[in-house]
Amino acid sequence: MNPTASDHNMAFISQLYPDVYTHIVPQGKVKPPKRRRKKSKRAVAAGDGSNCLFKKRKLTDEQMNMLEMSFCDEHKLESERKDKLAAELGLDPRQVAVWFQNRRARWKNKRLEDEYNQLKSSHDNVVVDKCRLESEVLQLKEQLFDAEREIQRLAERVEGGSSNSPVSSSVSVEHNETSFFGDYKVEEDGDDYDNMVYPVPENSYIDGEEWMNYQLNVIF
DNA sequence: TTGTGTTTTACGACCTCC
DNA sequence: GGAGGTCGTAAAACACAA
Repeated sequence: MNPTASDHNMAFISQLYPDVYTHIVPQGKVKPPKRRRKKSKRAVAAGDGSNCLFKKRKLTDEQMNMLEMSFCDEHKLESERKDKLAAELGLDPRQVAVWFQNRRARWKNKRLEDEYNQLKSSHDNVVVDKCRLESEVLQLKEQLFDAEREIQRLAERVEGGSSNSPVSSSVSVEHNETSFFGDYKVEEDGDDYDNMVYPVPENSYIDGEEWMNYQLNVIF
């Protein structure tokens, strides 16, 4: 086995920070890895991999805090800052770089999650709005239907009272016909009420109640 | 204690920029 | 071509229920 300069540095660091790195004393029998992967350059440099000098170890709270503070300042890591941080924390510059890479990845995931939640909540609001508007439309259709029925009832009463009165001729409702509804044919089940509306003049906006009144005015 | 899911550390492959 | 980025993933470390 031929340790690299980096490995010597790591060995030195592991003496200074024994709780950061675990020095693996070469053993006759080493627990096999759970999953196979290509040998890393470090493992290759260290020999056959089974004698790899260092075991992955969590960073200390202090190191983590310093790295977090540094990450808050700037998400990117210039080599000067990397070396400085590594020296301050007693870490390999490569470790600092990797930590920043992973931290950026976590930050990105968090940001995506936040964006997703924001979009989801605004989507939910739109769905609620849609339901509200749909129920308002239903209510208005019901009102319109009732009004039409009332009109028809009145018209029939007028016609029945005096067959030659001017009122009846102006309304011009005949039994057995649906001409009262203009060109719109209404089936018995009322399905065609969906289409039984009079167009509102172009470029004019009216709310539900105004629209209702407008429809009644057109009918009369 | 152990099985299992999650988080953290580390790396290889690939890409971009200077 | 090298430095440093992202992305995907292996594997160690850790948390926790059963």
